[in-house]
Amino acid sequence: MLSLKAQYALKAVIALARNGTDEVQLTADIAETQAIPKKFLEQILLDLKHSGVVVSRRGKAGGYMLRKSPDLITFGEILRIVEGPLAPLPCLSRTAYRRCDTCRDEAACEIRRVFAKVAEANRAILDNTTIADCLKGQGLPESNPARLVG
Amino acid sequence: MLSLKAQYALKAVIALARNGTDEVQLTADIAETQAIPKKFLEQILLDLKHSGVVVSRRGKAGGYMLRKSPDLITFGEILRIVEGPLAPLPCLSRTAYRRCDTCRDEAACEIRRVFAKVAEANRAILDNTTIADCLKGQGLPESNPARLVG
DNA sequence: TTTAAACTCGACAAAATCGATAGAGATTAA
DNA sequence: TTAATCTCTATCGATTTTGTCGAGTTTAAA
Repeated sequence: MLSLKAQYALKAVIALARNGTDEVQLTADIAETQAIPKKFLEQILLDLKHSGVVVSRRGKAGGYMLRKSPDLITFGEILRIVEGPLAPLPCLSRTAYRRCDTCRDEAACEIRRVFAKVAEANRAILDNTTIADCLKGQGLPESNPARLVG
Repeated sequence: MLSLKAQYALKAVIALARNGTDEVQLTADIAETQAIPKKFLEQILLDLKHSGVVVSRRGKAGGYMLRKSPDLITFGEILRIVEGPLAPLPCLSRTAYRRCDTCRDEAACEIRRVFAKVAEANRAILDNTTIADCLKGQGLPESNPARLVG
C-alpha cells in the first residue's frame, strides 16, 4: 500500500509541475491546496531538493520550483526518494540489492521467481510514467506501451 | 515490500503442496525446514485454515494439509489473506474498496490513474500464478500470458 | 538596518504495524 | 491416561509512519 508520504510527494510534484518552471510556489500554498500537513510537507520537499528534483529559494518571497522538466521526472524516481526501493523483495532491487535473509538459494526460490515479474511490471510502469504524462491524462507515453510486459 | 509474514505464508503453502494432499505435515516440520518461527507459523496456518486454504487434523498425529489442489491456489489469494488488499491504494481495491481520504475527485486523480495500471499489472500476475505454476518453475500458465498487460 | 517571511534541520512524540513469544485450552492417537 | 498437536487470545518490543516543535538561516523589502 502506497504510504501517505509518497502520495504527498507525488501531489506536491504535480502541483509544482502545474505551476510552471518560472516561478516559485510557497510550501504553505501547496500544503493548503493539496491538503498536506505543512511541516510534514517541508520535510518531503527537503528530501526532494536533496535528491535534485526541486530547487528552493530561501527567505522572503522564497518557495519551491521543479528543477527539471516534468517529462524528465518519473513516478519511480519520486517513490524511490521517499519510500526507498520499488522492489517487493530486497533481493530483487536494482538500486539497493540485498540478499534475502529467508532464502538460501536465490535461483531456486519460487517466491523470488514470481515476484521478479511483479517487480518488472511495476518498474515498466513507474519508471516510464513521467509527471508530464500523468498531467496529459496519460499513464504511459504512446511510444512504448510494449515495455509494460517487460 | 513484501512482509515476512507473507513470505512465510507462501513458503508454508509451497511446502504443503510439495508434501501432497494425502498426508498431514507437522507445523514443527514446516517451521524447521522453512526457517520460520514456530509460534508465528501457527498463527499464519490458522489464518489460512480459517480462509479455507488448508485443513488441519488436531491431536496426536495431527498437522496440516492443503484443502485444494495447488493449481487452484493463487499467490493473490494467499497474499490477501495475510496482508489484506493487493491494491496500492484503497480506492483501487476490488476486494476492499474504500474512498481515498486524500483526494476529492477519483476520476480526476492523476495518482490513481497511474496506480490503476500498477494494480492491474499486479493482479494479472498474482491472481493468475498458482502454487502449482511456481512449483513447475513457471510464473504464469502458458495458456494466457496476454493477461499480463491487462 | 531592521523586519518579516520563508526555507532548513534536528529532535521529539503519538499511533500503528510488524515480528515474535507466552501460555492456557481443546482434541486426538496410542 | 498421557503425550502430542492444533487453537486461540493476549501481550511485547522494535520499527515505521505520520506527524509536530522550535530554534536556526537566508532573503526581499520597508
